[in-house]
Amino acid sequence: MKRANIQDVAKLAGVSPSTVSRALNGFPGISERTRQRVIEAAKKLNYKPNYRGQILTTRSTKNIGLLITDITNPFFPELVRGAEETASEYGYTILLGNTSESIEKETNYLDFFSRGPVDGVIISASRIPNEHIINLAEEGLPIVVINRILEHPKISYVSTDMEKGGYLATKHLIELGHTRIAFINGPSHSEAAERRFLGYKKALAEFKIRYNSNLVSFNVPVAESGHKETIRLLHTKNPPTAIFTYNDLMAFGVMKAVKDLGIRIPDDLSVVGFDDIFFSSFTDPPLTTIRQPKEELGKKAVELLLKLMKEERQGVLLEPEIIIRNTTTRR
Amino acid sequence: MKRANIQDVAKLAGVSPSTVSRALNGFPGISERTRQRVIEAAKKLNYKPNYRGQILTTRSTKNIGLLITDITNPFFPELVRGAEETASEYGYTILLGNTSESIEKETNYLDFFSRGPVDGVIISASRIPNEHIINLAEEGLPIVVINRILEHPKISYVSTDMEKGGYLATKHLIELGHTRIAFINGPSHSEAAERRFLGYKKALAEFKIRYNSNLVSFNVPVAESGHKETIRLLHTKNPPTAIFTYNDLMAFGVMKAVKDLGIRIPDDLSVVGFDDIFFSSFTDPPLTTIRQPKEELGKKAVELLLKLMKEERQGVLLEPEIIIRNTTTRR
DNA sequence: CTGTTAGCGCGTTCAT
DNA sequence: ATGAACGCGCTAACAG
Repeated sequence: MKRANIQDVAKLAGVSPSTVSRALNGFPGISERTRQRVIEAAKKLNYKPNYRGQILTTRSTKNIGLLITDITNPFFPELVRGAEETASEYGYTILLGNTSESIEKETNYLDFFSRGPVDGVIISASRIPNEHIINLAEEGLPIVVINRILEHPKISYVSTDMEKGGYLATKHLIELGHTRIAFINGPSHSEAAERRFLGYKKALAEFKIRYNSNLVSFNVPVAESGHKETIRLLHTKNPPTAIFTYNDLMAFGVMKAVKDLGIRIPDDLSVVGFDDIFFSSFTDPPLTTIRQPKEELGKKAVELLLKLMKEERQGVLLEPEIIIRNTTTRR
Repeated sequence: MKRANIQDVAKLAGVSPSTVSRALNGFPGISERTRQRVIEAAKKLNYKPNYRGQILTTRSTKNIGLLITDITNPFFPELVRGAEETASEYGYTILLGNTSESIEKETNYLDFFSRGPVDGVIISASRIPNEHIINLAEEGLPIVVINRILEHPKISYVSTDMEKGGYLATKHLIELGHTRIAFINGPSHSEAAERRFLGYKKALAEFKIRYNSNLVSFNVPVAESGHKETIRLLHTKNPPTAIFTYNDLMAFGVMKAVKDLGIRIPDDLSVVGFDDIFFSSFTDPPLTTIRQPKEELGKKAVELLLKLMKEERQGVLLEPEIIIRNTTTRR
């Protein structure tokens, strides 16, 4: 049994295809009687308007492309959910691209998205160069970037205020009496890492603590890096009394290393993470961290994209928040 | 500057649209010279075939719909990644539907998917009734279900062998000398919960331990349930010496409750989870659990779907594996 | 209020 | 080897 199309319904209801379209899409200027007749015929044939024909004429897919680097990175699921729920409220569906940190896949996805399967794109991936994004935007594809501050008349962005996040973490440690504060940072090519670093230095300067480059390193943002770097730091002649990490995963690595070394947290060493992923409240002890409003980032990105489709461009910065748990204490 | 279409390229290259199509899609029966001319013209105009027109004629979207309940449930990201990577290998893109456990959203997504935006659907969501899935399959939509054993000539499935998982966990505890083994199970309406329960009882029977219904409960599968249920269990007159939970999240809840009560794991109480999510190796102590091959489930589902599109139907069961860490010990 | 016509952008005949 | 004509399924514009 073949799927019924608009013509089949038209024939059965004894009207023309356009009348069927009008009836089913709730347009005015049609008698209630024929509308009912059409609806009945449609139901009888189990008719569903074909998406492929529909998007060709209406020029809208009601889809949004969402590009992320890695869904198994616990930062993303909440972001995706925020985006998905908001999109769904407005009748849109999310088309998810997981790029596995591969710049080639990112490019492929973007080219695919630019060929028409979506009405707009949200990018929360770090490798793709701004120029490429700008090119596509100038070709007419609505684009919103997440956690990247990109000032361009055709592009909107929403980002956590990373600098403020770095500042908050460092200031918290300083106020607890720490002065030797290590920063196990993320990749040096990342804008987020750079901005958090700025905040770190700003807090140091504000409290007149001399910046010491030996306490700062740039790393792949995984737990293992936190582990390795902690062991190195704690074996220097003048080890830090506090460690601030680029993300929570790396803080877990720190905590694991410390446990191996028989050092106690927070008594011997204070630790502050970044992101506040779900599991951070379950560690032992629970992790003090800087919360990114992840769900809000996804939600806001969708809203900005919808606005951008109506030519309203905007850039917004979201506030991070320090979540004080039990990995930090007075020196 | 408007986006170029096939006609623009044809005009610039001085040929007809059909020749452009042939040239760009690598068809034979065209002179190398004109092919080059077309390719050049296309490049000059930055031509990309329009997806919306393309799918209408080719009748293939190269998209796969993937329906899951909640991306923030740590079980799903790895599954999604497995699916995404495999799909991408075959030139397909994943269209993700996150249903937030809402049956209405599941239905909406499925109806949407059945209208043509995808070539097939993978369902890893528990609320939707089998009948609805069967209806869509019989209308011609290729469907693969995950973790649901659905025998139907038009539907393929891939599932972890849940019964074996429940059996493995229980047997492990029995062999450590435990006889009062509680099972904090998931929702009673879930097929997965039911099958794990079967395995639990099978192990008990095999070792001639009397089944005690007071030690079994059905719960919403979140950490909080594990917490609450543990407190209840430990306050009974004859408390269990071991607890098996429906998933790792619930095991975390158990561990938290136990810590609050001043009881030690594994010395006073053994705990086994289910899933082996990423964080389970980071808990204190690291969690003993039953591993589901999550990435493999996603990968296999895509492969099955591709086969199903060629009319090859199949059902496959994947082996769970017990991961023994430090929350279980001899009684 | 309703039907006819045209066109979205492509791939695919069928001629030549 | 190439071009003309057609159709995928739908909605929008125009007539009546």
